[in-house]
Amino acid sequence: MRNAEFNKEAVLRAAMIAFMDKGYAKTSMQDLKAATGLHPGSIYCAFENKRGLLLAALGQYRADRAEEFQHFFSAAIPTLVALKSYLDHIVQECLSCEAAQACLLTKALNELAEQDAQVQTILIENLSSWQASIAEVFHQAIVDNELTSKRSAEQLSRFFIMGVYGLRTYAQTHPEAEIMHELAEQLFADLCQ
Amino acid sequence: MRNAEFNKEAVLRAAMIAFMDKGYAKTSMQDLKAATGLHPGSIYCAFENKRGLLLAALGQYRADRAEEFQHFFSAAIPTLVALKSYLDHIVQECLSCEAAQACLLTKALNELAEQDAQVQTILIENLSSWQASIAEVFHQAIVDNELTSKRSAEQLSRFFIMGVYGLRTYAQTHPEAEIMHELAEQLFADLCQ
DNA sequence: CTCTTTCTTGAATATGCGTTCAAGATACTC
DNA sequence: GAGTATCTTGAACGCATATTCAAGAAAGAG
Repeated sequence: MRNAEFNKEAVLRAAMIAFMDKGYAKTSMQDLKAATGLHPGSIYCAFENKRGLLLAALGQYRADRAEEFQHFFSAAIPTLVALKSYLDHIVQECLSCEAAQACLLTKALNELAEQDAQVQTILIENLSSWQASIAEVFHQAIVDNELTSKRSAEQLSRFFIMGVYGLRTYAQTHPEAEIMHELAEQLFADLCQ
Repeated sequence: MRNAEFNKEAVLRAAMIAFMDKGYAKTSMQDLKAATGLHPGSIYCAFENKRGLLLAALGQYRADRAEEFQHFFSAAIPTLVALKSYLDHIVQECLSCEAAQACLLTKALNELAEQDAQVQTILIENLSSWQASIAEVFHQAIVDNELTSKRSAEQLSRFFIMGVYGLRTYAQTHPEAEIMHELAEQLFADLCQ
């Protein structure tokens, strides 16, 4: 017997960053070897192939994002305050210069969804579960009388997510802190009526 | 002497669609040959290489989009009415099943901007000029007293464009007419106060 | 009609890619 | 400590790709 030497989570996070940096197609096995420290053979043994590594990385990404979400909404603070700091956090992420500035889900959605039905299914499932979590947040805000809107929690969650998608793309053309924060504040204001 | 046989505009539009369909990296020269009807040699003679064809296609895309824009805003109708029908047109485009449902600019932005500085510059220039056109529209609406907002025309134009980016991405996960139209109407309502 | 210039063709080239596999290394079991 | 099962290694393979180029085709000039 012999156990695997590498740390699976660390490898998947490194792969995530590599895929976000160059996109799936342009990330070669050499890039992945350099990023993860794993030789091609090990990658094929552990994940079957390059696409398998992407799928595993998507799973890790989902888990990491879910944990991040919990961190913002588990504290005992007003729901809308938590939502605003969550949005600000996303803006900060867009403005950072790291490769992780992108969202792996939307990046993969743009590059692969139309060509790979399984990837598309996974991405839609992930993004839908994110939307459901955001809808719960709005529902809580309504129940707590923090928010009185003509729009339902579901409508608000859709608009919020559309806004975040828009912010992410906008940051790629004008990554200026002032403009990005202004957009985020307009979005938040419109959501809170 | 001998003139070229192919129609340059038609070739560039075919290339545009091919690139939108599969993305830049996954579109092979064989795909481009099939799409444009031009043999590899001709493509290299006319556009230098695959990247040159993309750059030329981006130029054609810009021209086509500018013409489309003129079509919506040159008629003698209230500015906000024109803007709403322009937005509805974009939603329709997102919902269509054709390969042209995507926006070549945002698709290239996602795939190439981080890796190719020249492409990035061209894309930012194109998208900025689009934003400037939208800002003019809002300025006109304000001047004509169609719209009274605390926000400037520039702020409104940025929010509008962020919204369109968001709609485009959202359509890739939930391409349902009802939801898309609802989002567009929420966006438009928020812009008009 | 003929010559010349230019465009078109598609097979050939070289490169880089994802993938495989057999040899070597390592850690656990008894 | 020997044996064994599993993991790791990296060179080798076949394939697909972007690009080139020399031969052939076509259109205009005189």
